[in-house]
Amino acid sequence: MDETKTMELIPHLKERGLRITPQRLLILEAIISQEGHPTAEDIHQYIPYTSLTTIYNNLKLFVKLGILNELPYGNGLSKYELNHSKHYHVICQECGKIVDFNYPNLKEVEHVASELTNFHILYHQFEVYGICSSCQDEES
Amino acid sequence: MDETKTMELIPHLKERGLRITPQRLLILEAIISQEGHPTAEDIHQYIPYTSLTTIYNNLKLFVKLGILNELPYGNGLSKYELNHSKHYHVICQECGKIVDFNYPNLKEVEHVASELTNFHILYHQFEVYGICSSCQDEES
DNA sequence: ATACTAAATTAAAATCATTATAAATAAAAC
DNA sequence: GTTTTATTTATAATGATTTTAATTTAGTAT
Repeated sequence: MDETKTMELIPHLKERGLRITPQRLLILEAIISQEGHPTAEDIHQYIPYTSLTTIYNNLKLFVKLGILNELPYGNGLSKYELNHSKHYHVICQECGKIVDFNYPNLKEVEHVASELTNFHILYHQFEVYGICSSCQDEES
Repeated sequence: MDETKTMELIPHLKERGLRITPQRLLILEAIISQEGHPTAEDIHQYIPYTSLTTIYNNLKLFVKLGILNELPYGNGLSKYELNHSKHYHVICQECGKIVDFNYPNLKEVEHVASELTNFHILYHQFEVYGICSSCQDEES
């Protein structure tokens, strides 16, 4: 099942003349099977025989290709997710956990921003910050 | 004029038993007079006789006190702004410049997020990414 | 199948923003 | 003015990420 998803991504790589290496497949599988928003280090723990350098190189590459999104929020380290359908994020202030939630697209705000600032708008991000339920429980 | 704003912030410090040091006043003045979203390094260029360590210490402190907001977007370094009235940000993909714009508060989304994720919500951020007008001009 | 070549991987060192440490200084209270 | 304790500072440490340069390998051509 996870392998299916990984295989779907291969054409994206081939289209751009990139080589299909075991490491690239492992990195994609790692992100898919963790189902969350892993850091480079998380991925490395999952596939320890692939060097951290390679993981960083390919994460950067996949972001540039549009396969992944980079989420630079939180404690000065990035998390990564598949660039699937639009959604937003809730981030826990305590533990840094990121949870997805759906909400109608806020592209109206993009139009206003464009008019007010003369930027050529590409996309937006929306993050809600709070305390997740497990961290709420831990408060005495 | 800038000094007036700085002076308004002094009671915030005194209330919490913090000392009014020349360095703290300089840091606040630097942020106010740059009128933008300076990095720690920007501030240090502006007041080079205050050590970078002190600047980092106080930025962190001011964020904890609620006087400043930290904006961790962009190329792995933080920018800072006065925590004034609510607004949103447009960020240039090319040069990293941040520009403010106003839009009605999106707190409706917070309610939805809370219901869907069981987080205790504290606040939200919204950023629009694009290309600023100067960077648009530079494209041939 | 085999050899070739450019692309990819890797270990090691470098970089950059930020934080910790510990000694020197100075703000505020007496 | 003296004292106390917070603050500043230089220095070193940290941790995530990037660079470098040598080795390996995917994909193509033979």
